[in-house]
Amino acid sequence: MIDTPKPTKTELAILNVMWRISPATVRQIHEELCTKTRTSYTTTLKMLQVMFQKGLVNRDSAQKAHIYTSAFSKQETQAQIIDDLKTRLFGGSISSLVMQALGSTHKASNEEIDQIRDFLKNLEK
Amino acid sequence: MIDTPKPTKTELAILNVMWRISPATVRQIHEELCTKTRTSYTTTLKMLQVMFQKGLVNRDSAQKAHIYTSAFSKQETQAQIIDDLKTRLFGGSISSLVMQALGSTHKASNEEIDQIRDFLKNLEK
DNA sequence: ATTAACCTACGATAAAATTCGTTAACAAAA
DNA sequence: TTTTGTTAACGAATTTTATCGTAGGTTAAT
Repeated sequence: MIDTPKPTKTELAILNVMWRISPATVRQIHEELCTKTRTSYTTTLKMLQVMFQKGLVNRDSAQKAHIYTSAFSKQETQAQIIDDLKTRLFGGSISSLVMQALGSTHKASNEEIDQIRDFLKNLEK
Repeated sequence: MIDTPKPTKTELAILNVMWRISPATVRQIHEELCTKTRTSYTTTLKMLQVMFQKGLVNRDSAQKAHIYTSAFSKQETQAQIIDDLKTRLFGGSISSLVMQALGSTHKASNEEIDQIRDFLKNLEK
């Protein structure tokens, strides 16, 4: 929890794939990634190697084709990035962030609003 | 609204100063910035020049010491970045983002929760 | 055994972001 | 007038991020 490195834009794209299909090989991750962004296999490979260096992903190199897993869950990463955003852009106020997120620009549906209201109910207990 | 360039980490630090004290000269911005991060005057100047190029700030060069103002309000920028985060990390779901923000990690106070509940009330109308 | 398919590793390159020294212009003070 | 201080501009160097070609190795097919 202390020191979760913040993924870059491209790293995040890869993590989004991994949260769906990992553990996975580079090939598998790359196939999924290609459906969204055109990129070469070696780029994906290199990214994963760098991410491994950073501790963003784990890998099992027992087999020829290494198996990668994300080191942090989607939730952990979401929490970490929200927290960073909170301090850097919202003066440390989470309610300010939430209200901006609920503002007119983003158009939360009534359904979503109800969902949040329920969530608040549980939170106060 | 279409094409608001996303500020980088350092640019955001500068914008945070400007939202407080702009319109301001480079000197003034730099003084404020220095209280937080140690950096040289020419770095601040260069950053502002680059940001001007990108359209992130406006400037009035009528006087010797140019006067800079941020091109986008804090709210606009907050909205833009939240929106980006929503699509890139929360599958486009704003409620998912909000609930993560309200989660245990961030510890919204009861006061903040009430504030948000009021906000929701007004939103549904 | 030769070829083809697939893998990692490595390093070169490019692009973007950041830092800062040097220069030249100008104005105010000595 | 000479010096001192303040400024913008420019470009160089650095760091971070991203892309990809090439090389070398292993396995499977021909």
